Amino acid sequence: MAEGSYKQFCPVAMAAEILCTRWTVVLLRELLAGSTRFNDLRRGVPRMSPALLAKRLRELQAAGILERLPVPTEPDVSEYKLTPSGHELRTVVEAVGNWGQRWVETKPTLENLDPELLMWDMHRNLNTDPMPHHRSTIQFMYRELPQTSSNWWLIVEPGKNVDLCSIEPGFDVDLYVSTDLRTMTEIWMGLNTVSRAKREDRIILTGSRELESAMQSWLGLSPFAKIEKLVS
Amino acid sequence: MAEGSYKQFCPVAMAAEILCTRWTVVLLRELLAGSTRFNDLRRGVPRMSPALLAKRLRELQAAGILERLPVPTEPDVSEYKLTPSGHELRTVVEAVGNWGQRWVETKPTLENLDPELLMWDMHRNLNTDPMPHHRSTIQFMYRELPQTSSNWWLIVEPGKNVDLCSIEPGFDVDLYVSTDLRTMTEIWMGLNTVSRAKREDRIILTGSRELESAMQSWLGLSPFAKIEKLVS
DNA sequence: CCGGATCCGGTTAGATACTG
DNA sequence: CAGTATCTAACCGGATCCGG
Repeated sequence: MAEGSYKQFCPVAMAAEILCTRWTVVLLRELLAGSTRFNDLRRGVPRMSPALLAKRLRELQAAGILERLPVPTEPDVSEYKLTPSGHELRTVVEAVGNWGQRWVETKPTLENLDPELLMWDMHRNLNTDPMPHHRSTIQFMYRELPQTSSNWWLIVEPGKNVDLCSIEPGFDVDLYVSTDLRTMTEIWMGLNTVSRAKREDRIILTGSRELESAMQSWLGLSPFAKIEKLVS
Repeated sequence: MAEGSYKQFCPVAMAAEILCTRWTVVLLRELLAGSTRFNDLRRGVPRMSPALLAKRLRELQAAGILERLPVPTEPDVSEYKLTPSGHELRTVVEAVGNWGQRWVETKPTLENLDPELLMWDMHRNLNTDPMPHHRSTIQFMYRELPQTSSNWWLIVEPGKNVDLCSIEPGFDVDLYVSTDLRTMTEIWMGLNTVSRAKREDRIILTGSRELESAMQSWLGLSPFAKIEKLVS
């Protein structure tokens, strides 16, 4: 830890030595969102190399921010869990995200579209309360994308975790969502709404009327969607 | 900006691209504390190379966080001033500092003692209200340090900025503070108090009784001194 | 499949010196 | 005062490979 030190006793500097290295805050966001296993974390930070991910996880353990716990029932599997100190970093990550939503321009943001990341976030934040009390399957179709990444399925069973598939799950589809990745990302980020996108024919919903009319409410948005944007 | 991108539309990632590079948060702390000129900023981040400082200042301008304004009355002098977007980063820097004060161990922190940084912070946060209504000169003596950095003077004139000198200013000294750098830093950080250090003979005050008895109140502490520490 | 380790080329940062 | 220039060391990205 003597390496890379700012050599300042100020708490901002001491914390920044740990937190403000490449990928660390993005990784913490993924841990705070609930991912615990190495390959789940990789899905949340897909452009981070596994070597650097492993290094950061070791550093965060050394800093007392997370613990590595072997899973007794599954050999060779470990879970990375935040300590109390790590959970308190939520205030830091939220402050960073709130500022980003308010002040980072949308144009560069929307140059970083990624269907897997979007679907991964959506499946985690989906709100099952306003949905039917039986299993629902929703198919998303991003028709401008190559076949390998254009079709996604969310399988929602009340009381269970939402499942995300990128290959046909075999169930009947209750609602088809046909749109483009940019529009869906804008809605997720709170920069657009389902109803406005429908009016402008940027999104087409086919199937269950019940699921269609409630989409804006069961679609969990980004945790920062409610923050007012102050720049273009 | 395409370089070094995390390629994530998430506001946390977009903001982290700008904020979570080396020295940036520490530099923002210094800007938020009020420094505006290149060499004042250097005093607040003394271990940062001027080349990197200049580069970061350019990046922060490009991100809309600060503006460079030439001073009309003084040629060849510019001031770096935070924009509204930059001022809102106070929440981020405070969140980082609060977490650091609570969760970073004191031992590594107190290995980064620096008399110039401490005096620079103290002179900026000093509270003149409980001081006499005439000019006061206070001499700090860190006797374990080499001569070049052991003696410091604060010159306080009501209604004016506090001056910091590292060479004898020529005024009569109203209060002598004889201590060691670690003790003074602990007091500044809220880990110790003037009265406890006096009882333990780690600080000796000589001169004006009025200045001596009010020291804990005119001595402005670190903005994070009030945050409860949760680790050793 | 899960959880990494290894290697190599490119980028970034630190140290010091220097300039208008 | 306000920065550049230059050289070296550390860090990072991307690909591949490995052991259970």
